[in-house]
Amino acid sequence: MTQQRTLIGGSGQPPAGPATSAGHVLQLLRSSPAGYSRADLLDITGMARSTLYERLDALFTAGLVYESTALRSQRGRPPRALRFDDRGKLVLAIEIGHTHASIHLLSLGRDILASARLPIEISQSQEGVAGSVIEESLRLLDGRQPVGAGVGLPAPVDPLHRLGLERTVLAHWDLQSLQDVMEAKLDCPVLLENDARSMAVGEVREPLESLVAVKVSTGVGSGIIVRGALVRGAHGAAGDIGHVRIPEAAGRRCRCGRDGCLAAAASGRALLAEPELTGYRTLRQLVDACGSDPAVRSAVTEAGRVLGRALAATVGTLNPGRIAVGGLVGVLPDFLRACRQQILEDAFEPSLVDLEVVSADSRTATAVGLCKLVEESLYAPERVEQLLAQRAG
Amino acid sequence: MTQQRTLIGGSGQPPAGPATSAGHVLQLLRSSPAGYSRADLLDITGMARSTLYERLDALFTAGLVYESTALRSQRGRPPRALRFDDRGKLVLAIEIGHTHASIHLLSLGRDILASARLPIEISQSQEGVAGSVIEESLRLLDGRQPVGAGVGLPAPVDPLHRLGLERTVLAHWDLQSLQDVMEAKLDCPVLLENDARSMAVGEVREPLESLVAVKVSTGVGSGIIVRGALVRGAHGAAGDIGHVRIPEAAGRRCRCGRDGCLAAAASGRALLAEPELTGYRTLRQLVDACGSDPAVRSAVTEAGRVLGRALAATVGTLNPGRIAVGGLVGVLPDFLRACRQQILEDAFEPSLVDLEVVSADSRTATAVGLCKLVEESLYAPERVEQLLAQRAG
DNA sequence: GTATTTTTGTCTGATGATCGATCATAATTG
DNA sequence: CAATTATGATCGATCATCAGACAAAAATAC
Repeated sequence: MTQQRTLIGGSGQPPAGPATSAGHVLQLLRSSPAGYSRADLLDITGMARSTLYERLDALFTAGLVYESTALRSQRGRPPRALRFDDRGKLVLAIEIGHTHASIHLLSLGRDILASARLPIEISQSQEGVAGSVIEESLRLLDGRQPVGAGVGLPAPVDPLHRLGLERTVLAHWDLQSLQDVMEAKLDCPVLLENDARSMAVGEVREPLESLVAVKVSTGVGSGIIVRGALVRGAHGAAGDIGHVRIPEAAGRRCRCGRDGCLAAAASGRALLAEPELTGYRTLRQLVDACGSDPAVRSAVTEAGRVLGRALAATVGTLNPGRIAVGGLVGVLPDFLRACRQQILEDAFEPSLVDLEVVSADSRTATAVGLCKLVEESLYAPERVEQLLAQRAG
Repeated sequence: MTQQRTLIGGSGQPPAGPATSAGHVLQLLRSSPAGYSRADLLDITGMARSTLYERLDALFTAGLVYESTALRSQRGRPPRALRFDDRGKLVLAIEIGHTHASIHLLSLGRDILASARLPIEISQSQEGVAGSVIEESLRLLDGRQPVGAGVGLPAPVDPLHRLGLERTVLAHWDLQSLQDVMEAKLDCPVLLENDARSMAVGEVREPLESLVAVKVSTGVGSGIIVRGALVRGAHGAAGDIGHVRIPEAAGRRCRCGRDGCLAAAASGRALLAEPELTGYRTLRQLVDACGSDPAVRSAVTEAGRVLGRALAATVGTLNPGRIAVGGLVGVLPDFLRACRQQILEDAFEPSLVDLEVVSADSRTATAVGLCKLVEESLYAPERVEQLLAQRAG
């Protein structure tokens, strides 16, 4: 009767199971950049030698795994590292901002191979923006074919593309057609995701960690990771904190048409609209002047405080282990410092235990996140299983 | 090359797999109160007849499944329903509030068989409170033995009991010892969880839904469900919105010792502290007077508005499909109405799509949630598998 | 009543994945 | 050289699962 006492509440998901399929072996290899030797895999998975070798055969012939250089060893025959074959596999990460689009060509290993940046105007037609982004992407690719592409957008992205975007920056864009066009022109699967959410994925370091990533550039957005999984919300609008109402923004008009949004007080757009800072035409100029112009510095600090106050509520609500602040404005040391300080001041102690408030790896986090999302989608165990089954059949 | 285009971002968890084990069969049966016939199970799982029957044999002999009355049928031999054997299995759900403890004795089918309510003072010693709660529980049990017990506490609960409770209502309680004592005295596994989180679990209707449940009685707390899974946070403090700083509470002292907490403006404690409402000694009295005393009504409405303003931020952040408001104060129609209205006014449109703001099934939700948590923990597939393996070996 | 239909009960052998072990070979350290 | 460790290529044994076959049970339709 009194056999097993441990009751740690469920309401979670089961821990994967035996994990003995080829897809799972690949997942293991993908998780370690250094790779594993065959002996390692036997140890870790506990599979029989013959079984493992069968899996590896399939993965080898499918070109998903390769044998890299030998590993170190104390004595005896040196083990040979098996690695996920990401060689030559390219991913396109396209980050669409309000005034610029960044395009990165990455290896699946997340190395950035080439980059481009082009001015756009998000309020213009979808066709125009998509056209120039695709054109530039093809130039970067220079004839090479990517395995997939990820697009980060500064608006809520419903995985099923059913969410209306009326009040957002992408009013009257149609995400389904955007995806279709890009898939056709780039000739590879395309994944659309919110930019801040992509950044959050890029910031994840440990498999089950919980973190919130905030991106402050022209607008404000966030991405939420709970136990390693991206939170998208009932309609893909999770993390859209830019339009949370805050008292500091009372009376300030937001570009969404309402009053009092966070983005109306703590965003690049808000900074540019400050009466004392009318001299700055672009956000880049303003940001660059943060070290030299005290007015900028003070405005940035105040914006950081405002964001911190809002994030304190998020901390209380979600109790993340880390908050990563990124974006053109977000990475400014003055901004981050003020933000961190305000969070520590406003949030309740239990939720502050071990909380880190750090700068996001801003220039690359979004691209890396998109790359991860594409990889996860392309090489998820079930999908690998399907792929191998197709080859076999 | 252009085989499979669909890329809907991952960063989630794999969909369970083949689900052919005895544990999974039981999970299926648990999910349907009416049960399934053997033919149903063959259809649903796609297992071979012999395999399924083997699983069922094991489950029968372990007393986990029983054959209930025959089901309807159009023609032919009527199928016999197989059901999870929850008959006679009792769960104790103990809800510890600030001034009262509610104890419910439930069947695993979530029927409430007996209830008790006793006054306690949470600020008193853990031993005293635990003692009287245990005493009353044993009286309710009347010699019967429960399969498990769940305890809902008005403070953050770290699954590993490592979180300090210094600033909370349970300052100087020690959850590990509480769990140990209760397991010993009640002679069954005991699970501790935050009360609002338990309520949230009780409010879940569909497997993958996302919802936020808010409990407003003496204090304020919330529970967050994302895609069917409870969010506990990095240290078990998720959902603790009572101490989020809000402008409306500026200058108001919270019982946590700080200024400006949500709980200092929109909670039962805050209402009782209102200068105009000093005539009410207990929250119950105040709540009962909401229909008759305009002063109470206006204060309650204002509190609802304040909570709504705070919840609008939560809605923007998490984009839940539903918000359930419960607790002694939360269920007041005036409160809920004001809260809903304020959410609709403050939150951004994309996050409001299809959002429901409803009253929680307050009297039972927490108990039902605790019951669910205990059941999920006791009869999770892996645990069932272990149990059967033990019996066999 | 009889025919039909559907579910259930109890077999059976076929299949195939996985295991566990053996034996041989390779490549390094000391 | 010996010792050690990793790898390669087998083999049959085992076991879980599948895919049926066949019969009995229990209802409805005629």
